[in-house]
Amino acid sequence: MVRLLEFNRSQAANKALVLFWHKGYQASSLADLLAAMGIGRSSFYAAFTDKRSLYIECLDLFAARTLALLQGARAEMAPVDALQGFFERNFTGARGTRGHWGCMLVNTVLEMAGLDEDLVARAGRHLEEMQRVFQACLEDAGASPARAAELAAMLMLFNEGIRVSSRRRLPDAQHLHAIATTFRLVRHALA
Amino acid sequence: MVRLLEFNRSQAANKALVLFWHKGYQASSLADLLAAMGIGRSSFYAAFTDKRSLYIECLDLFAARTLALLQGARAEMAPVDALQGFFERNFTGARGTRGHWGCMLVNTVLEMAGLDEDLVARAGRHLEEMQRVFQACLEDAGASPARAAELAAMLMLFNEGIRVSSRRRLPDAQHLHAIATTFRLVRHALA
DNA sequence: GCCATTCTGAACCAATCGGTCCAGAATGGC
DNA sequence: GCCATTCTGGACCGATTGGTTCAGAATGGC
Repeated sequence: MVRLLEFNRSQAANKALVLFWHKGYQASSLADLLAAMGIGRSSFYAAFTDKRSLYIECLDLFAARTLALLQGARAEMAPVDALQGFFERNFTGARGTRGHWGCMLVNTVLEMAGLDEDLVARAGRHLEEMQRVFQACLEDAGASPARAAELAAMLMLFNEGIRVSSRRRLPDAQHLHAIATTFRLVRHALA
Repeated sequence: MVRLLEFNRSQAANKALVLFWHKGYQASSLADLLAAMGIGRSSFYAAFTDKRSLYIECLDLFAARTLALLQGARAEMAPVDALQGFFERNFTGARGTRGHWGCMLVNTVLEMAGLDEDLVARAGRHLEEMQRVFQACLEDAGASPARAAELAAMLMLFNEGIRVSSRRRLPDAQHLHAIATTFRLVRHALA
């Protein structure tokens, strides 16, 4: 027989991703996950091995999508605009509360530090990949490799900071202001 | 009878603080806490009501100590040096792994977001208090209130970022470099 | 040394955790 | 319509969760 539920599987993984994203690993119980995914226990274990494996799958999925978002913007905008837009998009438009869930990679680093260093390392590698894209954008904007690397590291730190800050229920305007200030600085450093 | 274990209580709270700090709330089980504190179950509930109350006590204790550290530095150094030293001290000297536990306030915001908004708000208030001290230091250094507020917000974002970053097992030199770069910028903005 | 008070180790509790198992429903090939 | 294969609801498992209870040890006052 051909696989029946390939589509359902990825749909279920998406539901799980959303739950993991804003409740974290530990606080998302099997029961929560099953309810959100709309599947039974045995189907779950047949399709995803176990909870931790599913989390890894969701983490990688999240990273791939975030990266795709970044690369997409990079393809159609000026490099620095793409970077700034990447940060701003979480706080503008009808994105609802999604912006306030922070970044699943950052959430993972903090939740799993001291508990599961393999997960931390995996999230860390994804963050490094993002940082390399930051750097590539800055080089596109005319910065020397060394300069671009330094600014990219600064932007990653800014990213980590604003993802924490965005979970504190502060007004969006505050974050947008911080983004504007930071990018004024970045553009000045590139001029 | 006079209270017997007032000293033991605060000593036990300290042990709990350390555990909560680097393992988080959810992952610190009662059994872990009791073992770390070296007390029995009934003594625990007699002295601390319950796990969540103890966590709040530890959170407030952590905030008070961090603030005292900051104010202490402010009293004996030039204001911007005090700020810079406050960040650097986590990555220099024989502080061991403590610097890699991040900041309990930041950890709390990320772990409890979406789970216990009261705890997030409490940690947030402590962070705001820190930010006000940042601002006071910057005003001491001659910045206008508006300018100082803007820079303090930026420094808080930097703080949140570096506390995440410090849990990623990256080399200390990288953090120290980021701190140096940031404070070069701050000093430049104040000049 | 006795007693009232305070403290505590350990047994106990219901609830929940992540994970296994299997009988029976659903499915596709023929 | 029948059979082999695949899928799944729900019962079940031992372990662990945070929290309660209480008998008896430790303590201080006298």
